[in-house]
Amino acid sequence: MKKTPNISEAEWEVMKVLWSTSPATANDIVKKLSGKTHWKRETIRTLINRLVQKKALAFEKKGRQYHYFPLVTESECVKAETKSFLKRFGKSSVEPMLAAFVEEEKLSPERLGRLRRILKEAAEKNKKK
Amino acid sequence: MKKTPNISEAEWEVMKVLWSTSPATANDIVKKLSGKTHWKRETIRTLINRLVQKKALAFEKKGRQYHYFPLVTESECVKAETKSFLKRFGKSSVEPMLAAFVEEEKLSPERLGRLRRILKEAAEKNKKK
DNA sequence: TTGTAAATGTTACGCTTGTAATAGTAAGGA
DNA sequence: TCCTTACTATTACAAGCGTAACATTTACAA
Repeated sequence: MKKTPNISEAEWEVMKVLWSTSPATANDIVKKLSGKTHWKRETIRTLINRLVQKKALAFEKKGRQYHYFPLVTESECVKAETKSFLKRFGKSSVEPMLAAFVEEEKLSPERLGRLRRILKEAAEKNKKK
Repeated sequence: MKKTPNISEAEWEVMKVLWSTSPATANDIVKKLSGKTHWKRETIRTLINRLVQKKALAFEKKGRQYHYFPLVTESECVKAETKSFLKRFGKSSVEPMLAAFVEEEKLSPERLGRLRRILKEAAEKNKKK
C-alpha cells in the first residue's frame, strides 16, 4: 500500500492531462490546459515542478525537452482522496453526499445503473456474511 | 444560494462539535475535542476565532464567556464540499468513489437501503422527464 | 562561432493552515 | 480594593498553495 503524494487542486489539473496522455512535454501540457484555465505558462511549469518534487511525476530527457509521465495512477489517487474525504465528513454524511452527486451532475441512466449495481452487490455481500 | 465559507480540515472538527451541540463555550469545545485530537487549547481557540472571522460561527456574550453557535448548517457545507469534490475529480470518478465508499466504511444495511432508494428515485425521475 | 529562441531553473510574494505562545482584560474572592 | 484566575485577543511562524516574474542554459540557424 504505497502512499500517494498529496496533490493540490491546481496540480490535479496537470495530473489529469498526464493521465489522459503521457508522456507529454511541458508545452503539450500548457497547450492542453490553456483551453480550460487562464494560467500562464510559468504557473503551469511551477505546478509541474512541484509534482516532480512530490514524486507524482517523473520525466525523461529527450534532447532539450523533458517528457513527463505520471508515477501514480489516477485510481490510486482517487481512492486515497475518497478515503480522506470520508474520514473528514464521517459516514453520517454519505447520504447527503450521494444526494448531492445525483442532483449536481445529471447522471446518465447507464451510470445510475452502474451505481445501483454497486450498492446492490454490497447489500448482497452484506447479507451473506 | 448562499456561499458557505471555506472550512479547513482542522476547522471542520470544530464545526462538527458545534453541529452536534450548540451553543457551546470555547471550553466545551476544547473538552470535546481533547478526546479525539492532541490539540492544545490555544490551537482550538485559534480555529474557533478563524471560524468566527469566516462567519461560519457566531457567539453571544454571556457574562465572561462566549457561547458559540454555527451560522451554516452541516448539510449546506457537505453539499458545497461535495460539489467541489466532484468538480475536481470529474464525473468519471463517481463509480470508483462510490465503490471506495462502500468498501471503506462498512455501511449498515439500513444505510445501504437509503442510498439505494436515492438512486432509485433519481432513476425514476430521469425516466419520467 | 555566435546570437537567438525555446526550454528549464531560481526566486518571489501574499494567503491559508496547522500549531501555538504570550499578552491583555475582567470577574470574583480575600 | 486589589490580586489571582479564567477567558479572550494579539502575535508568531513555518509549510503549502496559487500565481507568477526573472534568470540561465542550450540546441540550432546564420
